[in-house]
Parts: sequence; C-alpha cells; structure tokens
Amino acid sequence: MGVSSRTAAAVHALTFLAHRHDEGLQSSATIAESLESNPVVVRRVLGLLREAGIVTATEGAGGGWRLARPADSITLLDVFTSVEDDTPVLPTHAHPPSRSCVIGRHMESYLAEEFAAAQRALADRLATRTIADTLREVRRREAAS
Amino acid sequence: MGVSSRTAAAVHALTFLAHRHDEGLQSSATIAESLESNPVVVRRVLGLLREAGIVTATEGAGGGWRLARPADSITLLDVFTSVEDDTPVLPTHAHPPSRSCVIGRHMESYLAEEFAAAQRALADRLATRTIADTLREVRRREAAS
DNA sequence: GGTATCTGTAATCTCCGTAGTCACAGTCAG
DNA sequence: CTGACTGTGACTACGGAGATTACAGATACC
Repeated sequence: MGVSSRTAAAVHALTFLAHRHDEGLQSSATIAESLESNPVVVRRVLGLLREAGIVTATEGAGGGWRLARPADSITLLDVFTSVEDDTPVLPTHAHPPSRSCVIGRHMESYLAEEFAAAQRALADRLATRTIADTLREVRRREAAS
Repeated sequence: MGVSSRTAAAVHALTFLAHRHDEGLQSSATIAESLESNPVVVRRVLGLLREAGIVTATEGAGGGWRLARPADSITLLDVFTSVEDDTPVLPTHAHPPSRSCVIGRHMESYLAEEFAAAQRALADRLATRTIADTLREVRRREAAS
C-alpha cells in the first residue's frame, strides 16, 4: 500500500554504524538496543542493505556489521531504494477500473506516469542527503542541547 | 503507514465528473460503475472532496454530484490533501527509539524534517497538474487508440 | 401523500502488509 | 568444544483499507 518504516530504521542503523565506525563491528543486538527493537528485525533490514553493498556482515563470534562505503557516499535515496520494495509511493487504483468507460480505460496508466514523476521529485530530494550529513546533524543537535 | 488509493479513486471520479459535466448530476452508483467499486466507497471519498469545496452533492431523487469549481482550478495536490490524512508519506520510526543513545535522541526529529522536505517536492509536482489536464490527456489517449 | 431515488453514515467483515517473536541451522573465534 | 554471532523460516498480533450491509434523511415526481 504505502511505505514502511524500514527506511527510517535503516537510516538510523547506518548512522549508528557511522557513529561507532572506529569501535569496530557492531552486533544486531547493539543496534536493536538503540532502535528499541528486535535483533531479528534489525538483521532483516541490514540484510537488504548488505545485498545493496552498503554494509558488510561478519558471521561468527565477535562478528557484526560495518559500513561497506564511506558515509558521505550513501544517500538517503540509496537507503530508500535498498529497503523498500518497488511499489510506487502513490498507489493507483485498488483494483483496475472499468474498461467499458473512457476514463477507466486510460486513467490507470496516466496516473501511474504522473505519480511516478512526483515520486522522482521526492527521490531527487532524498538523494541530496547522505548518512554523513545525518550523523553531522545528529551530533550538532546533541551539542546544542 | 503509507498512502491509500483514495487519491487515485478521487482523481478518477473528478475526471469522470468533468467529462460528464454537461450531462448534469452524476450519482455515486454511476461513478462506482466506472471505478468498478462500491457506491458507498465512492460517497465516502466524494464526501471528503465535498468538505474541501471541490464538489457539491444534491440529495434526494435525481440528485448526485458535480464539480464545484472549474476543472482547471483543481490540482492533483488539492485532491491529495483533501482525501489523504496528514500522516507523512515517508513514515519515521514505528515506535520511538532509545533516549539513552545519541542517535536515538535526535534521529526521529531529523528524519521527520528531511522526509517532510522530500514530500514537499512530491507535492510541488502534483500541484502542476489539474483535473482539466487529466481529462484532456485521457481524451487524447482515447483518440490515439 | 406515497413512492422511488438519491445522499449520509454507522457498524461490521475480510484481506493483507508490517513488526515482532521464536526456533534453529550455519559460521567462526578462542 | 563452547559461546557469540549471522541468516532464515514460520508464526502471531495488530492495524489500516476497501467492501458490504443496513438504515435514516432528503427530495423529485406522479
């Protein structure tokens, strides 16, 4: 239907990894603590980021997760496209309209195109922010409080 | 969670009303036929558009719906904001993160701002298209087929 | 005035995606 | 060998959306 909160969890986890980058591998349990969530849920989200080449996982004792690329090369759009399925943000008809009506014959494809264009505008904005920006802003807010 | 398909149904219904504008009032049953949906569902969506001053309803026998404003003054953004609730298109955390972590303390508000900015970009694009545009494009596609 | 045709709306149902949880196999350090 | 991780499948709980039923209120028309 719409967008899940996986993007938010993924950005959070990646920023956490960037924050602790010098302290070595971070386990899904540690990350889950910051998210107040479940290690399994975290591993599933991070698994999607691993498939996208954004993080790497190390199995076994002492294992965990780390960024696979510099934080300033990971945009919020990268994260979004990695963890969300490719169903449009703005859904068209719940089920196809009548083919025996002029409007019904063309509305679905027209809307799909317009909604896709709107989503591209959203994506362009997400692409202007990186995990490095996010970490910087989080630290700035902490210092200002 | 995300966006419903009400926007698609509403744009469809409004374009239908613009298309049949010279033929007088259209009943929810007629519109539901084009949408292959239910008259009650249609009335609920049109009810939101009525509250927004986009359509007017006439009760009683021979009653029905018509546009309250010229089709070229109704943008897709008008429709979107009328029928969708005001929960963000891009949701933040499913439930608040840990306050005992630097990331957790600031991520939620930061993401809310960034996601809102992205949604404004999407909204700006929707505001560039009207119901009149939509009807014109539907008719063009019909003529071209 | 009676009746048929509409809107308006509450109540209920089903369906489906998401987050959360449990269980357990695989991997690896010490 | 043991303990600490990841990787996944299976299951449950919950909530929102769309569909449906039911019925009250309004109005045109005979």
